[in-house]
Amino acid sequence: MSLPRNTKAKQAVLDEINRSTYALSQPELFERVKGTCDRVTVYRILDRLVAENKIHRIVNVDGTLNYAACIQCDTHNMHAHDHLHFSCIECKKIECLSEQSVQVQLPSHYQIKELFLTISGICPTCQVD
Amino acid sequence: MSLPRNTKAKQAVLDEINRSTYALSQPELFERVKGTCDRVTVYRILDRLVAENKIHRIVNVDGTLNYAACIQCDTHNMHAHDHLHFSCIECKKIECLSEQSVQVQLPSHYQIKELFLTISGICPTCQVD
DNA sequence: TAATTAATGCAACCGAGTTGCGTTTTGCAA
DNA sequence: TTGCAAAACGCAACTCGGTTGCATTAATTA
Repeated sequence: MSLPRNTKAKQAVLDEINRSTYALSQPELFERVKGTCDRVTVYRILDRLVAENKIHRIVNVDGTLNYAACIQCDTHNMHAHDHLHFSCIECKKIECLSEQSVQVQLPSHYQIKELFLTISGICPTCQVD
Repeated sequence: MSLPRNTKAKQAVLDEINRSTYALSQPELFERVKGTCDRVTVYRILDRLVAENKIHRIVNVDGTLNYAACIQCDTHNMHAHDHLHFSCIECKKIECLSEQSVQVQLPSHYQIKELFLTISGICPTCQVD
């Protein structure tokens, strides 16, 4: 069992994710921590942070991976991933709608591991009226 | 306005999608229609079929794009995409759970365009007992 | 059957993510 | 405080899904 270490690069990435109000992709994150480390390192840091349950990974509707802070995870002592995500087709930002939990019931013999619930549309900020 | 044409390659791709019980990726489809056309053509055919509402595109939980037949779309005269998808972590297959529709209500000022609802886990076929 | 243009093949390209390996750095323990 | 094992890193090269440009082929329809 390998115990995780803290590095400035890892902290920088985590800070950016926690600071952001929406989920960030690896390219966006690399841009924001540029100079701190190599792009490959960002990938490896993200994998580790996900494994350590410090952040969670969201698949956007276009297939790109994004990373967001775990808001409820600390309090619940586990990952709470039964909430909706909203993906704006204008600004491309994806955010967690933590309040909205969804009830699903599957036919028998389906064993649920994780939920991926994303709604695409236009977010309040991008609404033109 | 360009009117679509029917080609053997297009028909071959559509046949494979309709024949399958689960959603297929471009690489899988290209493998199945191998010899019929180039791999780039498969991409273009898939784009066209989606645009013509003959198939629909599903983002898998790993970010890969998959294509499935539109089961309810003909009868409803439009795309019915408010149903769940199930993605098996064992066999990697993704299927539509057409019966299960989901009710979601967002905070105001969010304009919904499309729903992406996928559950990952183990499908009945892959259950070991 | 000829003309229009949608569809194709091919080659080159792009971008996200991965791998291998030698080097640096962290954290614990002597 | 220093030494050491291994976690973390940098760099280069690679993989793979998907895209683009352009010249050629083939489906429609008149």
